Amino acid sequence: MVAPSGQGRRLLCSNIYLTVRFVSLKKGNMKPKKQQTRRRSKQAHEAIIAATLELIEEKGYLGLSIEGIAARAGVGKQTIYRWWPSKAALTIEAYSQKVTSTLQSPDTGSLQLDLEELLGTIFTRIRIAPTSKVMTGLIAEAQTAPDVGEQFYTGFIKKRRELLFALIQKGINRGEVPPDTDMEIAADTLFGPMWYRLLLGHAPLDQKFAKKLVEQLMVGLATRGEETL
Amino acid sequence: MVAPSGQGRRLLCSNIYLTVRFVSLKKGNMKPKKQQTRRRSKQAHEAIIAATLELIEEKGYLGLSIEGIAARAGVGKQTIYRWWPSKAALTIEAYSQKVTSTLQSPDTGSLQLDLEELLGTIFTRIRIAPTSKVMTGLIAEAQTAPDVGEQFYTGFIKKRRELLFALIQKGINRGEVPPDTDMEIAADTLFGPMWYRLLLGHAPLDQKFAKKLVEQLMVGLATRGEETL
Amino acid sequence: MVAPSGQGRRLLCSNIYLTVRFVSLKKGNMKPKKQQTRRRSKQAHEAIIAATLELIEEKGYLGLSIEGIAARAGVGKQTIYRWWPSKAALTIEAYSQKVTSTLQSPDTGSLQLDLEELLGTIFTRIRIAPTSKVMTGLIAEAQTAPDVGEQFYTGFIKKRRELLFALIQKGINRGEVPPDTDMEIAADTLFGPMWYRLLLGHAPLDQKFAKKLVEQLMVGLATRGEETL
Amino acid sequence: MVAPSGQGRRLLCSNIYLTVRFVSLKKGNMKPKKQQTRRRSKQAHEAIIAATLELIEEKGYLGLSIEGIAARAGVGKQTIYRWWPSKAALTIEAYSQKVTSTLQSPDTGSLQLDLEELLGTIFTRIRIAPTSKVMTGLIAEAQTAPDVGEQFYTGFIKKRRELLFALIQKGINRGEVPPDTDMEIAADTLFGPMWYRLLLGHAPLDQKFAKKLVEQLMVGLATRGEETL
DNA sequence: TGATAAACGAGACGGTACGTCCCGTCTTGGA
DNA sequence: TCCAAGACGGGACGTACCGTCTCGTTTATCA
Repeated sequence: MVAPSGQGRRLLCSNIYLTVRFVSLKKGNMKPKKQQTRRRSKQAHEAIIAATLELIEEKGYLGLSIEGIAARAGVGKQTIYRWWPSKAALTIEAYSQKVTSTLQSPDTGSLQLDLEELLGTIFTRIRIAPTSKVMTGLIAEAQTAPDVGEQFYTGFIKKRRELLFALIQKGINRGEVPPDTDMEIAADTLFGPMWYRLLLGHAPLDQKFAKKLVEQLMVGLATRGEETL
Repeated sequence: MVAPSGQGRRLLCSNIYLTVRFVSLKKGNMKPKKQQTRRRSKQAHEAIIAATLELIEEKGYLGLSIEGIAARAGVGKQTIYRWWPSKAALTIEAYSQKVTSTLQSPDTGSLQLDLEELLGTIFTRIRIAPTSKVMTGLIAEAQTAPDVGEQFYTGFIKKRRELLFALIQKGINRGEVPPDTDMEIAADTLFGPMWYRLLLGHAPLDQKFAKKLVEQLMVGLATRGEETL
Repeated sequence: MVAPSGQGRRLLCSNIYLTVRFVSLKKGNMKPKKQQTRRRSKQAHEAIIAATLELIEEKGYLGLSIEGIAARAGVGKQTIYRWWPSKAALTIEAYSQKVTSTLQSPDTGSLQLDLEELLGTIFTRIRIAPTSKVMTGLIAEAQTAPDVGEQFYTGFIKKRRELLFALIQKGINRGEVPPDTDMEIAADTLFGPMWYRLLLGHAPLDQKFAKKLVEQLMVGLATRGEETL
Repeated sequence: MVAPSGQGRRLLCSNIYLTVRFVSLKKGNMKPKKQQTRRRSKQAHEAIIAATLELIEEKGYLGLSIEGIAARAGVGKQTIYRWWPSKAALTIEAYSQKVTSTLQSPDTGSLQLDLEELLGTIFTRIRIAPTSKVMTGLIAEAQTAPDVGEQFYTGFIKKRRELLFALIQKGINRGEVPPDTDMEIAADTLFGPMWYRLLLGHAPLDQKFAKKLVEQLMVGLATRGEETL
């Protein structure tokens, strides 16, 4: 019978509790070992994330303020500043939790269909009301604060690109596209127009557009091999 | 002894200043005649535009403030608010004057080469230091203020797209691409990846990239015609 | 014939307007003359002073905060910071308006009685609830901020001392005390014990104490003359 | 069956800690019987007092903060709050240790000379840089927190007054002043002006001033007796 | 002499207020 | 009528401390 968690093992012997803690015996044991102190409060953390999402929904990313989040979460401002350097970083965490996690890799057996499905899903998700504004707000801030850019890239962009790379790799394995396909450019070709339309709003992010982009890419990739001859 | 400044003549007569203003004597003189009043000051206008450009250069678009512009230009804040609805509008005017005006249409005789030259030139210009940040700042604000979006589109985006359309049209006329080519999608395919790289900075906006994009587009367009058969 | 200020006189002489402005001729006349701009708002000023007095009454000097005053007065914080460097300065203005203005010089014909009356009145006023705490609060801040000290001295202390000096001078004129009386020390001898009791609260500020202090001072002054012999 | 947290026995078995906790079985089992445990740390106490004195020297009483003291002393904030109710109490302890202890009673054989020496010594000590500010800071806080007032009075004021009383008593015994001399008022007359000048800084706390005050007091006391006749 | 509970260092927490920066509007007097 | 100057009510910034509250880790009694 083993008790879980933190403190060691707890064994119930009739009416006596034994808390057994194994102390490591290694030589390097005696090092100064920075003292353990009070840990980050999970409650506060969650309340802050929740308040952030709520307020973005209500007022948009631009209307977001640390002060407002603190008030809504019932938290001191310092508690926010302690853990996040900026409202951008906070937003990224709040959103990456919410948005990207559930994105799945399609598997139709055909690269073209896979790509269409992936792009279609992403289009559908990203054009939902507050999301698009959050994205553009973050992008704008990323221009000024380089760390925001990095976090945004790793939090949102990278995952999508890697999903894409995996699909293309499968296509290469199946012989649908040449093995020396430049995946980076492929990604830019598919996602670039998406952001472009999202940001400028001059044309819709619909399934038709997704299909067109994929089609054009596929032709480009296929032909590229021949041209090299 | 003549007092300097302003309008009319100032004469010092012992201890009395007389400001004498000669009123034009022409025929229509005395009638009610809606009074002509002071017009927009060209000086102020120019000082404001200049200060805006300077401050963007110094502090970036995000660090820009109406208050700062007014102070730098030696102008009252009201004078700015009188003529521009927002710092975005002001920035757009300041930049469109500076950036787009000089963009020229290439004419090599070949659509592919034309496109490569056009895209290359645009890449070169847009990646210069403050410009890219201005663009992304404006894009971000455009998400919140719809009028900014419109002005940005007509001020910066539209011209480039129209230049592109003209080139493609020439290509169609020459028979290089099918006559039913979807130019909108072509534009999104070329400019989208540019903005994408510009905003995220994950890869450079170089000539090689321009060439690749054009190549892919050309293949796509060419093949599309065949497919329809 | 005096012209009303501002615009000067305008005379229509057939078709010529003459704007005649009378200018004073004193030597320093030609200086650049800083442009007139929007003046301090009397309303805001008064609201701030009133709010300060209210809040001191409610929460004491220590409980006073710029933020609170601004909120109560319905005024931006900046408006306060624009005109007063600290809550001490603000308090001094608010109180000096309220407290010192009405203090009158007694005139009984006898220095001893005059002094008793003056000191008695001051005692009565200063021991009223919030006043004493305001005074001590200001004194404490004066130790850190030298300008507060100066303002406090000129706003509160000086006037009382000067009243005292005037009374003593009349006593000298009447021959009640020697003409070379050291008034500074006399003032310290009367007011010092007052502040001491006020601040420490170990004994009351009553009429009996006032009488004692005056009595002792009078004897000291009288005898001093003789001793010198 | 849940074990109550917190108590139990800890046994070190080679490299294993066993915390064995007996769960009470009988009703009136382990009577309350407060166990003696770890006492106040002398080290921490001293470090805190030292840090307090240092920081007062550096930043003045107003610039003092519990947080700062804790950091400087290398001590947790709680350790300070455990032993002192406020920074005032802490300061009083720190200073009373440093200041008052060494004050000695003069004994010249003459009351007047004794008083001059006592007052002169006190003047010299109290006008040293941070001390005066500490005193006024404490006085100010005393107005708000009554316990601070008491502590301040017993810690600083009382001792000096008692020294004075003892000297006067000796003077009475020697017949230098009448036996019904009001010592309280005498103390207020000597120390009041001192605090007054200290707090307002309008005149120096020098030996001349001490001499004057004593002189005046002596005359006042002497004459008072006669007047009563 | 060994366990144990209070004291300890560290510092996170919900708060209050600070003094600053700008916002967009309003007011003044000069041109 | 426009302009510069800048005061105004307001909102948010990021910082400094407040006094309370966990965390494990000592360490001084007393069983």
